[in-house]
Amino acid sequence: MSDFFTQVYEVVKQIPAGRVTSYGAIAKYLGTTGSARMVGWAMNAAASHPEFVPAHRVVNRNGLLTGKHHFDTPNAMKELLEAEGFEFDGDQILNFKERFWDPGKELG
DNA sequence: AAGCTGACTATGG
DNA sequence: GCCATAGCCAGCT
Repeated sequence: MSDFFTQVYEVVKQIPAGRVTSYGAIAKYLGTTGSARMVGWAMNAAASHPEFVPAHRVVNRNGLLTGKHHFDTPNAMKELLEAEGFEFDGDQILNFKERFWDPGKELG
């Protein structure tokens, strides 16, 4: 397991409930700007991570639940977010801009 | 071993 | 504002 995955998990675990961030934001925070795909891949690997990683709080830059199909059920991601107070238009998070949590800004 | 794939994003037409 | 292209790079076939 590379440090990259671990770092991604550490950041994701810092995301407060009711907030979301994007793959790109995490990638940028870790200094791997442009490798947003790797963050997504890390989320895929997060399923086998011993600790809980709120992967549902990580969406694409548009606030769209592109990763929903990687959860147990296609609806799991949306339900988890709705439980945290999010509202949706289909798979699109409403008020995404207000809900956005930037690790580079929040963590320094 | 070589090529394809993908939970992304930025850019240009 | 939508579609096509191009970087990105680790894992899988």
